[in-house]
Amino acid sequence: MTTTPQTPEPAPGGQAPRRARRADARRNEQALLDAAAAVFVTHGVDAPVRLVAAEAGVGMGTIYRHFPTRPELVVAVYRHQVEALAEAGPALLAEEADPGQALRRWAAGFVEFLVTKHGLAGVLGADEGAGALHRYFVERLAPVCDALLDAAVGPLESGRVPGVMLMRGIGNLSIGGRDGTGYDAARMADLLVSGVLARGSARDAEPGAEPG
Amino acid sequence: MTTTPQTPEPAPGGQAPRRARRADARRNEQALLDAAAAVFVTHGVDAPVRLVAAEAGVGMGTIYRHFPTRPELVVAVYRHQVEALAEAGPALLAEEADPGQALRRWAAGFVEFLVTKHGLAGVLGADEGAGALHRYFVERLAPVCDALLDAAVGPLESGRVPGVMLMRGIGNLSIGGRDGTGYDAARMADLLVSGVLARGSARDAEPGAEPG
DNA sequence: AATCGTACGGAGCGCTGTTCCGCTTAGACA
DNA sequence: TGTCTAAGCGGAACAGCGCTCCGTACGATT
Repeated sequence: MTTTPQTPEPAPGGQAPRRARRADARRNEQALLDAAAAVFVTHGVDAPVRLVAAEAGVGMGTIYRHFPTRPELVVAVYRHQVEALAEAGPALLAEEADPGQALRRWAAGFVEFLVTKHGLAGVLGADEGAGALHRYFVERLAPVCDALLDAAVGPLESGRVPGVMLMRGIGNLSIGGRDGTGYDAARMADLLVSGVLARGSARDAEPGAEPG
Repeated sequence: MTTTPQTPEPAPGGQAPRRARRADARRNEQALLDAAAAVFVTHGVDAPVRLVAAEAGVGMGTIYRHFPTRPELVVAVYRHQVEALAEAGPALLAEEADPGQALRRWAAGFVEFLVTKHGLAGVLGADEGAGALHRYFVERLAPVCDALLDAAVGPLESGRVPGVMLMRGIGNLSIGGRDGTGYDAARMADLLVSGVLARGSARDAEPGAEPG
């Protein structure tokens, strides 16, 4: 469970690879990712940064140079799982006759991912300030979700809900999906998708007014 | 905006009202409630406790004797609004021909309440540990929600979603409902209700399997 | 007026994420 | 192989959080 793939090495960003990174730097980054993955499993995604540093056997300075902010560490740890989710979208669309069913299954996978990583959903739903994580999830997954929605309920122009918004909704629904209470995030997400499927394109909206 | 109704005075809990509370105690509790209401408006529900204490002109000890934990203060501040929501349930059921529409409107009111009190939704969705708030919301509102669901999609026995769960779902959907992003909590909640209405009783479930 | 215990104030504790800076050492070059 | 430099490291320190503790003040009762 300790191996965390991560992009192999290069991709130096801009254009001129100034100089190769030092060996210990690369070693520490990997140690950090492994440690974080392990700690997140036992203590949840909200585990203190210090704990991850200790587990990896490095100092605070080191962890913050490699991952300038907590969410960025989280993103790095789960990057390959997000990738799998992104690739699952087109795949489901191809293998499933009913695109609505494809969307259903993709949503279920998204929930499963968020819910098993205890606390991840909360991080996703956090306000824009969190930055990196939110942005990465959205940029990588939103187009996939939009494609599924296009196939299932029609183009964005017809008034259907945007993919980002559905993702955010599912993310929110997944918060606390596996605490003792009987709350079933997967079921709620599926009901939300049902709603989207049922009145996907803009028709009779009339959301109602507040009572009190 | 400074008046916070709250139960007038008595309701001493158990059975024997040992002794009347001291005048300054009652005065401070009210000051605290007013201060909290004001601070929550300007700084959101996540405002530091110290800020509320300062605004009320009392010390930390005082605030924590009256409201042993942060969520309990929040509950007290919004208690009358919760009450209004509870009373709105039966009222909507009576005035609306279609019970589904009644449920829709009640849900809209719930979202409106959670979203305008910035950060309240997050507190509601917090894990069981939060205690008081979660419990109060559930105990007071869940029966109302269940009644609406009974009328709209049938009895619990037929396999429909429990009221508590729908409330929790709506609560989660309301998180971050009014930050800059285009996320529309009210719309998502309405879609969720649509899903509940559409496949309310247990029929073809098959939520789908995870892709990755 | 004297008493007594309820209620008060706020310093302080333990926890968090994050920053800062002096020291270490990998690795290029001679 | 020795030297030198800057990339990289460790961890003390900071600010901000919820919450506790305890000596002190004062409202109510006699």
